[in-house]
Amino acid sequence: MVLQASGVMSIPANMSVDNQLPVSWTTHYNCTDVTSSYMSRLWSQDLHPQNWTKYQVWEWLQQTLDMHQIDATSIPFQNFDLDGRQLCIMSFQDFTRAAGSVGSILFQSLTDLKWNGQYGQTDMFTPGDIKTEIEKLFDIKSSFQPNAILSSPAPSSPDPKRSQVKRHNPRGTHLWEFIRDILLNPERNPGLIKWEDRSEGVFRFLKSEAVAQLWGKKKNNSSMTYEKLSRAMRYYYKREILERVDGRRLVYKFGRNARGWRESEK
DNA sequence: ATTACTTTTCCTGTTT
DNA sequence: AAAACAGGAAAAGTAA
Repeated sequence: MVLQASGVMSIPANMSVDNQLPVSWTTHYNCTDVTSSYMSRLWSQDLHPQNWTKYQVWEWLQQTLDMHQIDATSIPFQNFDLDGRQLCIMSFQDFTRAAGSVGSILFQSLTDLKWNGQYGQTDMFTPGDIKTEIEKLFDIKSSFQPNAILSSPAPSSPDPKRSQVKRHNPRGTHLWEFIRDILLNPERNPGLIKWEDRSEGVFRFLKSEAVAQLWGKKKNNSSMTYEKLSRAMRYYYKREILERVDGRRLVYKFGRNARGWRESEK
């Protein structure tokens, strides 16, 4: 199942051992004419975005966001789990789909790099524009199919007006949420966990090992046990997701930082 | 090949 | 004695 290090796109050996690669796009400040021409020759070959590894794409992302003072958490990085070849066949629209309004900045950055080997030639993002772009971040809608980019480089837009999902955390299966959701679905809870005090958020494991198995199933880990699950539960005390209930075995209580378990806020 | 954060694994000791 | 509880440590995952 491990696809790591598959030679889908082979990288020249001299590239992987070259220690100056990571800062290639920052070296332009102190290039002399001689090195400049040398660099441009290098650029057209080894350093062209087309030949970036996934890690180099990752670095470019960090650099570019940082350069524009954009919070890295604003965009879904998983949409850029790509190597240079894949990155370079993305259209402007693909960037927009993958990173919302930040996509245009990234697209511009990449375009500059592809044509000039550095930034600044066609700087359409003045400070004023940057501010505008950052402001736009607040109403970014982010719901994409992670595979969409890979499978269709420049598809006709299936949804021109993007989505309306605003929560940046659509996932959310932490252990305590998993436990909570079992409690909240009595019909699908075959006596695994039971409310001890519904309004106080106190509950008790009835079949501790069965719950552990179910948790393991969700995490694709068949060796999960209550012993290990409970260790994770104990870590929640410090974070006040759970409160301690001592003296009563298999009994826990939701804390101030646990959300969505009350009848009212459900 | 990064960081922050959460969970898993293992372990030693204590309590019920 | 058996099952839980307690946490320390560190490895392993995971998302951004």
